[in-house]
Amino acid sequence: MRLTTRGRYAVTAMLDLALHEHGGPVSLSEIAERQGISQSYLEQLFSRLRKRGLVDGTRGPGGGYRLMKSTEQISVADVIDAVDETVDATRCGGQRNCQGDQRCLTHDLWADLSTQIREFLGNISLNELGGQKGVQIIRQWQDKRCNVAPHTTV
Amino acid sequence: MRLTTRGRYAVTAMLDLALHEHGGPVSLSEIAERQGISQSYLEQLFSRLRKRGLVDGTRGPGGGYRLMKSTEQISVADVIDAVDETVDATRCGGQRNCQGDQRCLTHDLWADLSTQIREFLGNISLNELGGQKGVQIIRQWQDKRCNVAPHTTV
DNA sequence: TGATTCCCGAGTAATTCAGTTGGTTTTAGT
DNA sequence: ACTAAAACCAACTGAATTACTCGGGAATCA
Repeated sequence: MRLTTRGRYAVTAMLDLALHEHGGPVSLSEIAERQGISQSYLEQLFSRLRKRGLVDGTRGPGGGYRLMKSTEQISVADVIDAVDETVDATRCGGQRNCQGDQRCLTHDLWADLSTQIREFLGNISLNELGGQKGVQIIRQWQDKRCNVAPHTTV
Repeated sequence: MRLTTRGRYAVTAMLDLALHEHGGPVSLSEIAERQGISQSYLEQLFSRLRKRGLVDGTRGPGGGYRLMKSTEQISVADVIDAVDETVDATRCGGQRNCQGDQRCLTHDLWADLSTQIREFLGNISLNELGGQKGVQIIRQWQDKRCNVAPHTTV
C-alpha cells in the first residue's frame, strides 16, 4: 500500500460525495468546485472508483455519482487501493538478491508492515472520517459559499 | 506522511543495520550486497538518516554506520520521516478553495488521518520489526550466503 | 602510500503526478 | 427535435519524483 497525494484526493472526493449524496447523485463539477480539484482529474479517479464498484455514475442532466455501499462499508483503504493500485510491493519478485524460492528480508518485512497499515486504514470508514469534530462546520460553510456564488472561479 | 518505495528501502536498510551492528559498524557495501540496493542510493538515504541523528558514520577501513539509538527507540515512522520529508501535507496552505483563515475539508481530514498513521508507525520499533517470525531464519540464510560468496554479483 | 570507507554534488532515464485537451455518448428538460 | 448537462474515454503534457550512475573528495587505517 502506498500513500500518495492521489489517494488523498480520492478520499477527500469520496467524503465530499458521502456528505452530499442525500439529494440524489453528486456531479463531479460540484466536487471539483467544493474541493478545488481539477474536474478531469476527478474523472480519472472516479473511473477507477467505479471499476472497483465503490461508486456508480448516472449520465445526463441531474446526473452524477452515488456511493454503491454505505459510508460504514467503505474504508479509507478501499478508496486508496482503488486509485493507487499497489505496485508489486516487494520489488524482488523472488529474483535478484533472494535466490531459490525463499523470499528476501524486504519481502516479508514490508509485506507484514503493509498488511498492518492496510488493516489499520481498513478499519477507518468514510462514515467515521466524516464524523470528526470540526468537519461538519466546515461542510456547512462550504455549502453556503457554494450556494451563494456557485460559478465563481477562484 | 507518505509511504513510498524509498521509505521501504530505508526501513529495510536500517533493519539490516540493526541486525548486523553487533560487530562494529556496518558498511554500506555490505547492506547493498545483502539487500540488493544500489550503494550510491544508500549513501543518499543514509545522508538523510545521519542528519536526523538516527545513524552515525565512521570513515576509513573497517568503518561504516552505527545506530545512534537502540532499536527499541527507533520507529518505522522515524525512518520514513527522515528520508521522505513530508511535503506540506495539505496542499491548500490556507489559500485556493478555502478562503480566510478557515481551513478546508481536506486539511483537517488528512491531517487527522496522517496523524493517526504516524502514531501507528511510530509505535512500531525496529526491534519489533526485526523480531517477527520468519525474519531470523532469512537473516541467517543471507549471512551464510554472504560469507560463502561475498563478491558474487547476481 | 594505498586501500577503504564515508561524504558530496551533479546528472539522468524512466516513471508518476496532476492536470489539459478534445472528444463521444447518454439523458433530462424544453 | 434541440439543447444542455453530465458521465465517459483516450491521448497528450510539463513538472516532479524515483532510483539510480558517475566522479570526485576527505578521513582513516594497514
